[in-house]
This record gives sequence, structure tokens and C-alpha cells, in this order.
Amino acid sequence: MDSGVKKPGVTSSEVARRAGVSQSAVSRTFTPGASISPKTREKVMAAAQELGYRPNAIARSLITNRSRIIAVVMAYLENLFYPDVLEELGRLLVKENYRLLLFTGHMDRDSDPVFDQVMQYRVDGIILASTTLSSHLSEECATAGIPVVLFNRTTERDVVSSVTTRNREGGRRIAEFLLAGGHKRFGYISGVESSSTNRDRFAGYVEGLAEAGYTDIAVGIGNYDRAEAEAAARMLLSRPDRPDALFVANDHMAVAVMDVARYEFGLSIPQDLSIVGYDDVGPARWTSYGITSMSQPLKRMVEATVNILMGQISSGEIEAEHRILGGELMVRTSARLPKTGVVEVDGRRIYKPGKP
Amino acid sequence: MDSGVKKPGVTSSEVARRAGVSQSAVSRTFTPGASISPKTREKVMAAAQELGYRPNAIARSLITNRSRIIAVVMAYLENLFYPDVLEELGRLLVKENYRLLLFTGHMDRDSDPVFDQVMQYRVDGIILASTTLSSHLSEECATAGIPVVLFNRTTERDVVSSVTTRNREGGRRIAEFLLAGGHKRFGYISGVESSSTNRDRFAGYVEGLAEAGYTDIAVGIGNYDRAEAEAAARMLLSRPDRPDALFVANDHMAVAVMDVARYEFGLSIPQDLSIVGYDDVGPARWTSYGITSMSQPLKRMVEATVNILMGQISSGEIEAEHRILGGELMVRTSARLPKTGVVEVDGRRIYKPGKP
DNA sequence: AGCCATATTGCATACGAATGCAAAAATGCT
DNA sequence: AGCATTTTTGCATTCGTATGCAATATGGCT
Repeated sequence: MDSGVKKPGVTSSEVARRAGVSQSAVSRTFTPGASISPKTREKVMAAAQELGYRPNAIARSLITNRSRIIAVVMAYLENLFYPDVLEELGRLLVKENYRLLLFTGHMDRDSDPVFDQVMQYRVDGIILASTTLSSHLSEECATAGIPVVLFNRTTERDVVSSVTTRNREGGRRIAEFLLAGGHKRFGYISGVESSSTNRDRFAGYVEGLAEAGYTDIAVGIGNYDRAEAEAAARMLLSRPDRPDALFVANDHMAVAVMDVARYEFGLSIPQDLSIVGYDDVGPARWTSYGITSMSQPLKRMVEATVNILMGQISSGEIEAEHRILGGELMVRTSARLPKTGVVEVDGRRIYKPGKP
Repeated sequence: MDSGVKKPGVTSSEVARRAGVSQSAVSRTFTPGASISPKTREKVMAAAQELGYRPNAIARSLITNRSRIIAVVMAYLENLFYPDVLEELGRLLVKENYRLLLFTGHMDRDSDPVFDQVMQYRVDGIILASTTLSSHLSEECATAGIPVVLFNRTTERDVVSSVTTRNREGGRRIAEFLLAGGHKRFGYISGVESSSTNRDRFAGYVEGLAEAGYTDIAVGIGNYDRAEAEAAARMLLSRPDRPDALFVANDHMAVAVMDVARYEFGLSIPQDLSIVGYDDVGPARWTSYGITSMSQPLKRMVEATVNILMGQISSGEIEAEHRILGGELMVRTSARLPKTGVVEVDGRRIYKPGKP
């Protein structure tokens, strides 16, 4: 039982005095693996308990040169994929005894404010989970010797670590799926055009369709934004040669597109129009939408991210590392089914071409 | 233009040496309002630029006894309301030159780990945005002299500040709305039963219905969780005297309930069943759902929260303060309309009884 | 008991920036 | 110019903890 008042200003010296030992002894008591006898440790613990002492992480950071803080930069949380990531990150980082300093908001131009903060707090690592961030920031940090991991994103010059999924393969898989479903007129609603994720998904899609002889793809720009995706959908669906298959660059937009198709254009899904998304995020699974979507293995992605970071922090070696994971095409009700290739695994329907 | 490499270990003394001044001068240059001549400031700035110096926030915190960090505790981010809050919090805190340390995950029992972290990092304030947190934590912090604000939640003993909305009135308003819509059999799907938010919303609902003579309310327990809400919905909708009006304690659950009603029970909404939610969160506005929902003024709530915190931090006075804001019943398509009372304001439909 | 190896302990210092105080410089005024 | 006043500067100390080093205590072994 801890008694007494918990004044915030209890210091190790006070505890030391109370326990009749030196300040060093107190420090060692709270430093795992330090040389301290069980007897003194106990005395110290007792005194600490009585006074409500907790080591001051700030002071500790100052001398160890380790803040045990990881900065997480996430431009927007509207897309549920990112809150999910955040939650999982929190879980794993806590397990590693790290804290999570969150930066949100669109830091469009040069992301200097964030960079400043990051530098000022001497964070031990940075996770950039945002498709829209300037690649400037990441390189600056890398230069400054701070481990950085790009989450769900890469840069051309691979000087900084990243965790991604096989977006290109994903786009291609979607193309195959839609082709197998007998679709004829293909459309695409993009994310932010310059983002690596968007480029790769689109490239795979184009590739896959091209191999089947389809080279004319109707493209709308969604910028990962609901409203823009809706506008793009309106544009695409108003065309005389309206697509009968639409790949939307992520589920966040796909949901919005689906509402437009159904309620503004009166289309039946998937009879009149098939929609495929990406991420396999919460709302995609909701019955009203049931979006067929390429999944991204969120937990494994987060795990890899934390893993890379911890490795770089403990080794001091900042060598760019790239983890590329795979996903599955989760088959639901938003797209016509191909005759073969849809299999059931653990109660989930997945598209695995070649396995009838 | 900043040149050169940005080594993380640039200290004020190094800058001082380079600029040919004392370390104090450097410190003063970066301390707003400190006594420093324009000339030296310039010299210092130049040197700082060259070396890529940024003041070490950790060291600064140690001596100023201010970390400029606010801890935000949020149990779960699955409900989009909270990511939205988080984003807005990030925005405002940055504006006040504060950082946001995020704690997520269910810290069910005694929330000691969080408390420990919070204390160790000497955060300047804490925002508890989570209906399910033990009230223990908040009081411990208050005792320790750290400003705490409960967000969207209160405790019985009002020793700690809070920002909430008039949940009771909200519940009552919903009752009135449903009554005016001619409903006869009322149901409720609760949040976490012990949460103040849930209790108040339910109390208002019960009150409103009771005044019209309806005292028999079918109640299911949702615990703010999708799966549990679905189960509760199944239970309620299977009853022989199936409700024709359902108030679900928040939109996050209401969306799930709606899918169950429509796709598992084949009910038409709102013809067979009216559903009203709470929060007016993103998905509630999506066309597929169009949930009629009591809004919570998120921005103003966050503003009030930050405001209280800043006040307490700068004054040093930790006096519990309670801000209670109001919301509106946003009328959409998930519930039958009453004959009168629905008005249009700024393109939004709102229920304002008495204004036909 | 006596000796050596090992485990604990305390001392003193360092981390990087802020600040009270007194010295030095700049300014104003006659 | 000479003096008083104000501004600027540097010195030295402080914040709370970690840690190398030397001193001391403990334990094992013969």
C-alpha cells in the first residue's frame, strides 16, 4: 500500500536521504541490471513508496541521451486505417517501453515545424505514416541520425527504411479478379497521385488489364479524400461509356464512391457496377458496403515497423531496410464474382486465382 | 539557407563558442522575452544556423519544470469520434506550442502503467478522453497536482474538470422526437453502463418517455462495442413485441445495429424501425446510413478542453471546472419524421420542437 | 583465521539549458 | 565630459538522474 501524498517533486536524493543511502543507490535501484544489493534495494523501494517517488524520465533522458519517445507523424485520421495503425502502434511501443508522441495535421509544404519538434525532443525514432508527407522530412531526419521508418509509403531514393505491401501485385490481382469477373469497361479512382502507394497500385492494375488487351482506363482523381472521390465518381459514372468495374485506391474512398453510385446514380452493386477497394478497413466489412478489397496486414506491418525501429535504435546502425508484406483480396459483395478462384479460408472469402 | 550537416548533438555551448559569446547569450536568444541585444542575437542565430542547432527540449524541461507535453489517454480509436477528437486536439495543442503524448489501449483495472508514465514524463496536463477509464487515475493525477480534464465524461465527485455535453437533455430530445414521430414501442441499446455519458443519455430518454406515459423500455447492452451492440440488437429485434424505435447510445454502435436490422431482420428503415444515434460522427452522415443523431460539438468541446488546461497550467490553480455544451438533433433518414419541428439550418435538418 | 575475488557503495561529475546576480557596456541627461 | 540609469553580458549554479572510479564490504576457500 502506498500511503501519503504524491507530490510531483520527489527526487532521488530525497528518497536517498530517507532510506539512508546515497543518491546513486536510488538510481541503481531503478536501473534494471545495475549493481545493487537486495537489502538496499528494499530500503530504497520502501522509501520510494512512502514518498511516492518515480524517476524523472526527463532528467534520465538528458543523461542517457535516450528519450524513449517515438514520434508518429500521421497527416489525417479520417481514414480509419490510420487510427487502427495508431492503436496497434501504441500497443507495441508500450510493450517496448516507448512512448508515442503524435503529430497530426497536414504539414504540406516543408514540414519544418514537425521536424523542429522532433529534433527538439530528441525522439529516438520516427514513424512517418502518411502517404502525403514531403519526402524532405524523412531525409532530414535520416541525416540527423534519427531512425526513420516510412509506413505504407516509400520514396524513390531508398535511403530511408520503409514498410509497405506489394501494392503493385495488389493492383494486378484486382485487375485479374475483375477480368475474371467478365468486366469490360474499367475505371480507377486514384489517391494522391504522387504517392508511391497510389502509383504502384495503379501500375499493377494497368499492367494486369493491359495483358488482357484493355488499355483504355477511365481515371478520376480522388486524392484519398471522400469529397474528391465522390466528385471523381460522379464524373466517371456520368460518362456515356460508364465503367462496369471500378478500382478505388483505398476503402476510405471506395465507401464514398459506393454511396454515390447507389444513391445518386441508382446503380445496383455489383450488377451494374463492381467496386474494389484497398486496405480492408473496418467500414469495408460493414454489411451495407461489403467492399471487396485488397487487405493490408496491419498488425504485421506495425510489427515490422516497430521491429526495424528497435533494431536501429539498439544497434545504432541506421541502414535502410525495406519490409514488403503481402495481402489478400478479400471477396465480399461489392464486385461480381469470377467463376473460379474464390476460396474460403478461416471463414473469409479470398481470391486465389489458379485454385478453383 | 541552412548549410552543413545536422548533427543531433549540437549544444548551446558549441553555438556560443562559435558565435564568440557565452552560453547564456545563446539561451537568451532562444528564450522569448529574454534580455538580449539585437547584435548578439544575430551572431547567435547565424552560428546556430550553421551548426544546425535546436534547443534541447529535454534539458529545457528539466530546469523550467515544464515539459510542454500533454498526455492524451484514449482507450479505443475504433469509434471515429475519437480520432476526430485527436486530430482537433493535435491542431490546437500545436498552436499552443504543446506536444501530444498519446496513450491508447484498454487500461482496464487500475490504470497504473499509464499513471506511471504520465508522472515520469512530468507532463503538464492530462486529457482523459475515454468513457471507460477508471476514475482512479484522474483523482491520482489531480492529487499529484497535474491538471486533468475529463473529455466527454464526468465523475460523481466533481473534483476534476470535465467537458461534456448535455447528455440528459439529448436523451430527452430524442425521446420527444421519437414520440412526435408516433412511435409506440421503445428500445435502448446502451453503452458501458457505468459510464456517465451512458447513464445521462438513458436517464433523459427514460424521463422523456415516462412523461408521455411510456415506462416500458426494452434495453440491450452494447458497451460501446460493435459486436456487442449487434448481439443486443438481435436480442431486441427478436422479441415478439419488437420495438419500432431504437435509441442507440452512440453512432458507432448505431451503424452496426442498422446493418443487423436491415440485413439480418429484413427491416425497412425507417418504415419498420426508427434508429437514432448519438455523436453525429462521420459514418452516420454517409448516405447508406443517414443516421438521425444528436450531435456533439466536437470542435467546441476540444477548444474548451484545451482552454481549461491552458488556464490551469498558466495559473497554477487547479480548480475543477465543468464546461457543458449543447448539441442538436441532426435529422436524417434513419427515423420517421414527426409532423412538425424539423427545421432547416445552414442546409442541415435539425429537430427543434416548438418551431414548426 | 587469513587471503583473494567479487559484489556493493558513495563520491564526484556530466548531461544541456535557464536564471539570479554582479560586472560591464551602452545610453541618456545635464 | 561626467555622472546616473538602463540594458546587456558572463559567471556560476541549478534542475534530477546516471555512471566511472575508487573505496569498502561481502563471501568463498583453504
